[in-house]
Amino acid sequence: MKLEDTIRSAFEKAFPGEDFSFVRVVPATDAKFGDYQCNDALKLAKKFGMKPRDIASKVAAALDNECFEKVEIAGPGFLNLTVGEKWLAQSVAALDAASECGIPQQGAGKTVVIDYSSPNAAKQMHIGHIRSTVIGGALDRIFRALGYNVVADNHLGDWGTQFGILIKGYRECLTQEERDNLSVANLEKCYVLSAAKAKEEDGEWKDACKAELVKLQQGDAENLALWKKFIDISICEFERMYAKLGVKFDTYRGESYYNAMMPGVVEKLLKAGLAEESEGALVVKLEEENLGVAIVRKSDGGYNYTTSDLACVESRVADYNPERIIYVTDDRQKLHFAQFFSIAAKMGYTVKLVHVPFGLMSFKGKAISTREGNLIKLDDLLSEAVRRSYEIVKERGGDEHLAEQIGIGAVKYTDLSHDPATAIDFDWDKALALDGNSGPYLQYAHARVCSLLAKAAQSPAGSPDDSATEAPGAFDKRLALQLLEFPGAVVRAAEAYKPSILADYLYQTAQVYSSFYQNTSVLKSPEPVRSRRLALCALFAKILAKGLDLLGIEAPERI
RNA sequence: GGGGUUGUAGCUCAACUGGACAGAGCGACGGUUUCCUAAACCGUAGGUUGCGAGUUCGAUUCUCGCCAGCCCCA
Repeated sequence: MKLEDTIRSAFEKAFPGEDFSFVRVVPATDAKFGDYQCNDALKLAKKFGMKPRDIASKVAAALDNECFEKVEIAGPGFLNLTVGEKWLAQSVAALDAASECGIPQQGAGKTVVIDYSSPNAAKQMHIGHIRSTVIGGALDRIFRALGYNVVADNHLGDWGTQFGILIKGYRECLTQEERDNLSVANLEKCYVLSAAKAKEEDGEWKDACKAELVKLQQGDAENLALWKKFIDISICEFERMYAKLGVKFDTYRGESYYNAMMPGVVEKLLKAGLAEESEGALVVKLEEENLGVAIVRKSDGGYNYTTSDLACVESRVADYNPERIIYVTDDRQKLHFAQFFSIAAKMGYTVKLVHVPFGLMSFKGKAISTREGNLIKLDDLLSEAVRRSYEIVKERGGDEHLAEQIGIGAVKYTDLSHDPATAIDFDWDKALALDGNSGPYLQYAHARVCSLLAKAAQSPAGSPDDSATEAPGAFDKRLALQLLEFPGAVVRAAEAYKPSILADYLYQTAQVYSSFYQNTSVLKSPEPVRSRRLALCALFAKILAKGLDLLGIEAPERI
């Protein structure tokens, strides 16, 4: 029986007829208090008109003591719980036997669309794209592990004025050879050249770009083919990055995918009486909710993000009927999402819409932009990460592949270990840290336990020793308790949309294991201690590998 | 001007959503390899949680007011 259920039923027995679903059992804040604690007797004092300590003792008296070795009431009314050896052994065995490392399949039968990464086509990805890609990728894996049917959708920036500039630039600023071997780098180059010319005084170039754009929008076959070519090349290049980062999308539905739906959306808004005319534009007023005014059609007839995002919801609901849609974007777009979520709700969409905003990445305190000249390409970052880790790996006889696993794991972990809301100022040394709270620390712990398990398989156990049947030591118990928290950490990470919660759990767990490893001997212990410890080690290895997998970080068996 | 967000050790961040003495990493200082991988482990130092009120048994967390930074909107 789960600990929380045990406590809840004790509450129910002590105070029949009340709802105790809010009651929580959490790990003790300090080992000296026991293993777990429940603080909820304190919350009931006012409601029941009783002293919190009296409530706690009533609950303690009603407690089915099978799980516990000790139950104490401390301080103002904390219920301190120390679990028994038998309960712990059974719980560890149950976790070991559970599928998916005990992660509850609470998403079974539900679909969730996760919209992440979403770079602009015809531009190279840079370090600013890491966050959405890596955080979104981790949420993707976490929700899948919880049993959800996940649709990972890459909402590419694949439409807009830049394509007029690009088409003109492609025709006039590139050599034939560059056109034949078109790459995103070439596209970027011709965009820069063309955009610069568009700023010239006479405006001739600018007009030409605009003409190309209009032709594209009207479906001109030649321009459409070029546009398609640009998109294909971009996706191909992005996928090269995604492969390195261990991210995979189910669909690439960019902005262009929703073009045809826009007039229909506006019509719906008008019909529903949500939109109104204002200075030639069509707007939805949300001032009552303190969300200002959202423009759904500009005075020149063009649409903007609010409209295309509404079209996107319509499309996703029709195609997938998702329980929720999660958007992973930077936090500058908070107002936009609040506006469009509000409008969607008013239009009658019941799908849960969630914005997961993350802090923008800066470099030396400045926003990342071409203008600042601090734009570090994602490809370069990853190469540098691999290069740096190879320097260290090769001394231990590791190869290029291992260097890749470690270097890229380090970059991803640095990002994932921070709360998404935190703005990160990019720093080479921090992003590529290989010690302390880092990806390699976790990988190292994993490699060590794997090596230990491999050795255990080769070396037979020693003879049983009667003197070794004493209770597990403090390190064993600490590790066991820590491992039991894994499913809960995954659930919490999903509920808060913060992979950092899982990252933090894994780091703590690796710390507990490292301490255990250092302070106890496993292989040389007499039976049955040896077997018991090996089982703990095996479970640790399994959980750490699973947890790293959910973060999209590889767990090599040797380092 | 309006709104949002952040402020925690020298630095970078946690703190399971209101719980016990605010914890880690880096950096500093000191210790541990005839022993399962030292990318590790153990210890010491380091704090008025931006400031000031309030709510209550209890506040880093909730409310209000200032201060500072960043972002968004007209």
